[in-house]
Amino acid sequence: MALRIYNTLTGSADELVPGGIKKEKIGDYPPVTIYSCGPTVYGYAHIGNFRTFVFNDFLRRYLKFRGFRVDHAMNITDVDDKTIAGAVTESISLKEYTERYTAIFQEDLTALNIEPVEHTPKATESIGAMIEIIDLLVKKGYAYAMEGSLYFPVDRFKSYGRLSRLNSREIKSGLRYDTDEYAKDDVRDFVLWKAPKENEIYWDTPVGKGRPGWHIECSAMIRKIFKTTIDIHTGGVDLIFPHHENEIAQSEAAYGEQFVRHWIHVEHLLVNGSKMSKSLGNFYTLRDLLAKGYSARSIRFLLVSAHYRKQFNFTIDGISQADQALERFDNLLIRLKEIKKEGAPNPHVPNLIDSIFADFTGAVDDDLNISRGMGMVFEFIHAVNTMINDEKLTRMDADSIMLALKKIDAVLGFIFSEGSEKPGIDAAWVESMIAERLAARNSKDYGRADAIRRILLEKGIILEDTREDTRWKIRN
RNA sequence: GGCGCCGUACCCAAGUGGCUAAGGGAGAGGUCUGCAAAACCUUUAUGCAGCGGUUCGAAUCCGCUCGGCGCCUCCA
Repeated sequence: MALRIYNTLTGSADELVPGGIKKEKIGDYPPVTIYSCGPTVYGYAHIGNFRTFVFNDFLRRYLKFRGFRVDHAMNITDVDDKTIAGAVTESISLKEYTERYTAIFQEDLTALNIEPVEHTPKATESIGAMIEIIDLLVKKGYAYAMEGSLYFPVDRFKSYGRLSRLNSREIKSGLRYDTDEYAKDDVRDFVLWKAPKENEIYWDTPVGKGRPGWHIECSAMIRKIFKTTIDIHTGGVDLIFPHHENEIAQSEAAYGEQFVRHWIHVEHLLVNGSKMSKSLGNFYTLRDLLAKGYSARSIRFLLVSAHYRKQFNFTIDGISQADQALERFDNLLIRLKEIKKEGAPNPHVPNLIDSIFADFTGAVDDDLNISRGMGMVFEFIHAVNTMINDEKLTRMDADSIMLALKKIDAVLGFIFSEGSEKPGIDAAWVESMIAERLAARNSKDYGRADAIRRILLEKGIILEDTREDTRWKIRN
């Protein structure tokens, strides 16, 4: 079975064929080249932004799970109107400003268990690559100057609008564009290189003094890193037009070859039924939520679990539900670790493991249907729990199930939580309390036993008695 | 105004032509247990926004209606 993913360019779920030439085995393919539109580092990214970044991470992890190699780039936009304005507001240099928010962004990615990608180019460090493409566009007649800026003439690029399916840009009713107000020949034309403004950062280059237009950055970086047609380009749906449309126009006009084979767009995160965005002010940052006591792990679970092509309404209640669901994993892992039974492995376990891999892969191969895939994982958990109840698992079985879960978690990234030992809790003290409680129970002093349970609960520690002994865990 | 998406149980969410409509959360009953928890078992949509139509057969295809959202402008 092949991995199929919806391609915005073709409007259908296309098989992923890295390099564009079909091979017999996945291992024969060249690395999948992926470019993801990264953040503009002004202020804190919100979790709507992180939905896309978590998706990118899930995608690359799944590709690796399926045996592909990946070569993935994500840019950092560190010069544009917003970053310039932000630096002015905070009265610091642009570099200082963008470095601050880039560092914060990286911390958030780490908190969400997002893997580092192979390349993270910054706009300000890629000016040379931008000049190269702009120069080519000028030479080929795909650029015109006006008031010191360079623009791309959209009408010269015949397939413009193919990605967004906006053949001739429709004008919103009741809103008329006065073309005289635009310093361009056509309202659709976009800027490649912006003329310097008073007191603003600029670069003195062969194509003139100024700074990059928004779209040129991605085209230039893709060329610089990957040299030729890339396999996958990802981003939020709001980038389809005009950003990605313009990237295609520039790159294909300049280099005369296909820019990207497979366009993947992630739908919006909604809050109270409307798009979460900075301009609307209806957003949560990761830090807001962590400060309220929700875990990054639960947020990752929530963001991963929603299918990427569906708008997803973000709610606090949703995080709580995710929290509860994660406890099923935690409890299963605790139970698996406790299995001590020696002896030959249960012959049914390998079949069970084979089928979870087959079911999971079958589901996710279908346009990354992770919701169904996770349903399969929960069914697996259920089956394993039942076998534990019936004492049908040996130590070896438990280890092989644990290994299978680790492989699946290489994709999901939330089953095994790191740092389960929370700081501020003295394990030895907990153990001594448990011992005291055991003594109280043995002498049938249940009042004392229950008091100890309450004392620990106040510290967020939950006691659970099993047949052999008492285990403890930290309340989420 | 143009283009597109969505409406499945108390909540979240798969399923897009054919056995009894996945899965998670929450609730109820049960097993186990000094208590509690965990886990397991049972249970909660003759029903898939509404109305028509196509079909032997539709949540799934077509039409209309209602409701919600997105893009067309910086935006993940």
